[in-house]
Amino acid sequence: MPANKSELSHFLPYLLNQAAELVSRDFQPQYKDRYGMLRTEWRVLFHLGWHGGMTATQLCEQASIHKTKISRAAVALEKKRFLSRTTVEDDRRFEILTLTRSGRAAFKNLSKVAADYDVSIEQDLGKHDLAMLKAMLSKLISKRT
Amino acid sequence: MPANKSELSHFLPYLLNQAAELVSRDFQPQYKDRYGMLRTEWRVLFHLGWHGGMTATQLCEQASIHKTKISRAAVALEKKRFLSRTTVEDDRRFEILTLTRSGRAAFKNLSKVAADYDVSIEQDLGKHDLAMLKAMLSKLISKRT
DNA sequence: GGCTATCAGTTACTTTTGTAACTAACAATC
DNA sequence: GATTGTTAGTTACAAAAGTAACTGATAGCC
Repeated sequence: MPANKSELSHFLPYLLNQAAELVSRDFQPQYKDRYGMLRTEWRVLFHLGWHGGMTATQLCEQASIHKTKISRAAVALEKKRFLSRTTVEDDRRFEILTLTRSGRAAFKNLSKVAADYDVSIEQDLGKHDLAMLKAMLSKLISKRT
Repeated sequence: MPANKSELSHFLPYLLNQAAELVSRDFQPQYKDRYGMLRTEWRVLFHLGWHGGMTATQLCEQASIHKTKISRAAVALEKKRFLSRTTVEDDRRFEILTLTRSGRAAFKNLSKVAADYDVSIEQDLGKHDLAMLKAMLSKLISKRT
């Protein structure tokens, strides 16, 4: 057993993993029960909701999601009529993925739910600490992407 | 598209997911290439390394890992001779999982690697912000576990 | 003691993910 | 304008994770 048993001695990959798993499990029912979505589908929906239409490759890079996962999530979201594809005429290899009207509605709806979830976390951490945590995570993501 | 496009507007489950995936991908080679471990195996090894021997159920609760994942990770770590089981004689349903000598060696080794990884993150975030991030994650985990 | 309920842990089966090979479209070189 | 190389995205196959049913052990109750 290590000398310093404090939680603070834990390493980042370990802490991040555990926190993400914990929060994911809490949050999962929100998109799963309401829309039958998987985790990747929800992430794709959110990314497109925030940043607007883009190709699968752009999504892949920006959101750090593997391209096969995106490919499958796109098919699933298309089936749910949340997403549509437009082939770029100049280079027909590219397809722009865009949220449909109902996709945007689902995004809006889930954003509200996510905001509520954040509020529940705020109850545990306090406003300041949650803001801090989010800022640090954003910084980490932007540095490592 | 939302009014506030700043990264800071993102929700916690989303940020946490992306950050965890990013860091996991970076860190994976360390345990995979050296010891042929999976993510869950590494997490179990670390948890036992820090907190000492315990039953699968305790591990399950403390580390937020599903019991079937723990069951399978225990088998794998046992095969690698990193872990041994002792049935509790008073109640033979319980098995204490303990790291072996070589399990502790692997833990020590990987701790060093994890610490180095944390240093590389420190380069991106700065000492203060990394410490802050870890503190917030620890707090979140302890509140929600 | 025998019956039922509960708990620890594993296993069978299904779903999801990861890897690597593939198709289709374009670009570049000759 | 054919050939080779590269890029976007999909698909086939293999590995991992989730779910639910199971085994074996204990506890409680009659």
